[in-house]
This record gives sequence, C-alpha cells and structure tokens, in this order.
Amino acid sequence: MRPPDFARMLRRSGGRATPGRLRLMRALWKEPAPVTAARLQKSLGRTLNLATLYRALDALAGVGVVRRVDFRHGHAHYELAAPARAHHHHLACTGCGAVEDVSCTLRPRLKRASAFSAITDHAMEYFGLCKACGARGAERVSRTRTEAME
Amino acid sequence: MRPPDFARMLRRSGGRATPGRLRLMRALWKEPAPVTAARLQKSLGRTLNLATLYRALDALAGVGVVRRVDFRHGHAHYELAAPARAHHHHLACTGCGAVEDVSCTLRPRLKRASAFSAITDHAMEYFGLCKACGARGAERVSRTRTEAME
DNA sequence: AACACAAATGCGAATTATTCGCAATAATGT
DNA sequence: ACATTATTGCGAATAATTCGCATTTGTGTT
Repeated sequence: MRPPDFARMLRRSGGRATPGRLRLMRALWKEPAPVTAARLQKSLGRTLNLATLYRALDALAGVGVVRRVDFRHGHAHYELAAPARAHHHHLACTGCGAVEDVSCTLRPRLKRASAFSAITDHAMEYFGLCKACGARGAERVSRTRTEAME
Repeated sequence: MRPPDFARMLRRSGGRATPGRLRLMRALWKEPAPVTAARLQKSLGRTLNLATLYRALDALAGVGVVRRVDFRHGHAHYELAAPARAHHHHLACTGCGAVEDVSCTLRPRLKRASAFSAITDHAMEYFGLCKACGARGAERVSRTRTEAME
C-alpha cells in the first residue's frame, strides 16, 4: 500500500498543502502506533516548530484527517485517521506502554441518544497487560513510569 | 440509592479512609458527570489541596475505584467507577461540552489479543452534537472554546 | 489507651504539555 | 504576477499535573 495523496487530502479539507504538513502526514503515515507531538517532531528531524506542529495536528484532527488518542499517559497521542488509515482502536499495556491495533468489529449501535442530534466520532481504548508484562507480574505501574517508557 | 460505604471501599483497596478521601468520594458520588480535578476541589470548598487531590485521584484510579475520562478537552475528568457506579460510557457534545451517560450495552469481545495477556479495562467515548448545538449549526467549536464552557 | 509506621497531606516550587501573540512567509485562486 | 489568507517560527504565557519534604494522622498492634 502506497501512501495516499496527502496534498489532495489537505486541500480538499480546506487547508493548504504546505511542505510542513505534507512531511507531517508522511511521518504519521509511517508510524506504527499513535505518537506524541514531541516524538513526531523528533521524527521530523526537529524541523517544524512544536507550536506549528500542534496547530497542524489540531487543524487536521478538526477535519478528521488525524485522530487524537488518549492512553491516560498525561499527554495526547496522534495518528492518521480514515480514509488514510482504516478505522480501528487500541490495546494499550499499562505496564510498558506497548500499543497494539484492534480492528473495530463492534458497531456502536446506541439507541437514539436522547439529547444528541448526531454522533460524529468515537474513541475506544482497551487497557491491559501485554504478555511480557503479564508474565513478569507487572500488576501496576505508575503513570509516570509508563510515560518515561515511551 | 444511598451512598456506598466509601470508608470500607477505601480500606479494602489498601488505602486509608481519611476524611479528605471520604469527602472526595462523597463529592464524586454527587456529580452527575465526570469532573475536572479543579472543579472537584471547588466543590469541596477548596479545602483539600490540589496536589493531594490529584494524588488521591491517581491512587483511587489505580485500584479501580475512580475512572479517568478523556473528552479531548486538554485535561482529565474523573468519575466514580464500579462498584459504586454502574459501568457506562459517555456521549460528549463537541459544541458545548454537554455530557450524557450511555449504558454499556456492547460486550467488547475481542478475539484473543495476540500480544496481550489480559484486558483489565476499557474506555469509550462518543463525540457528537447535542440537539441544541446541532440545531444552531455548531459544526466545529475550537477545543479552547469548549474548555472555557465547562 | 498508648505506640509505631506507613500512608496521606499541605505547601511551594518545578515540570510538562499545550497555546498565544505577532510579525514574516508562502500557498492558492484569479 | 497579485492579492488574499492560511501557515509558520519564535518566544513568552498558560494550564495541568507532579515533586520534594517536613508534618500529621489513620491503622493494626501491644
């Protein structure tokens, strides 16, 4: 699978296909799991200012190109969303921070939400222990510890 | 439904039933929706130091008494978890920040997660527009704006 | 009822993540 | 080539959350 036409995606979503955002999307495309803004910046060779990066991520998330994920680590993680990337969810190890994708098999079929007119998105993350951590009996690891590990 | 025996819950989870934590849990018990640490502190009359509050929330979340929820607002929200409160999820309005509970009808039945030995928890939030925001055409509200509203 | 000890608290300072203001640049449609 | 407007970089500002440390206080035990 070759990378989608990011330039077109950006323009169609009302934005501009700036070199910065294109590099950002290509970098995200290569990431195997959701990344923090800081790591993303590093993977871009520290070009692209962090504030700019956050603004881009926010804008992209706003039009649904990027997805913001929460692993309860105290900071956000980002990943490409559909259509560049198939809809899916995550399994996050509370021991070491390992993350694994889970295909989204369940169709969240809520009964008509009383006070809502539309459901536009949903987030779902599973938490548990990967085999390694489960084996070593890593019952509970402090959040701080977990963060340090990524 | 009368409030559970928080003192006992605390002790059983390996902690102490200090007046502070008891007040904290009673306050959480009364909240109709997940709250931020700051608001919780305010609802406690600003007694209970904020650092202490965070430590308590973290500890309680660690033993599963409290649940940390992410509405993509840039800060965490907390609520009581089972058994004090039935398992459920949320519907969050991206326009005004309104939150509504959703009973958890779906049984997340993942096929044995390859690299995981145990799934201990999961989080699921739905995002959309409440009727009010949907009507007034509040397509997109900046995250900052949303935060200010809570 | 008095103890011993670890857990919990308060305070203030430190970190971290994320956002802002503003002037300078650059992508797009015409 | 131009005008318009989004985007960028920078440095400073916020906001949320955590830390260090001395002090207090539950709890299980004598």
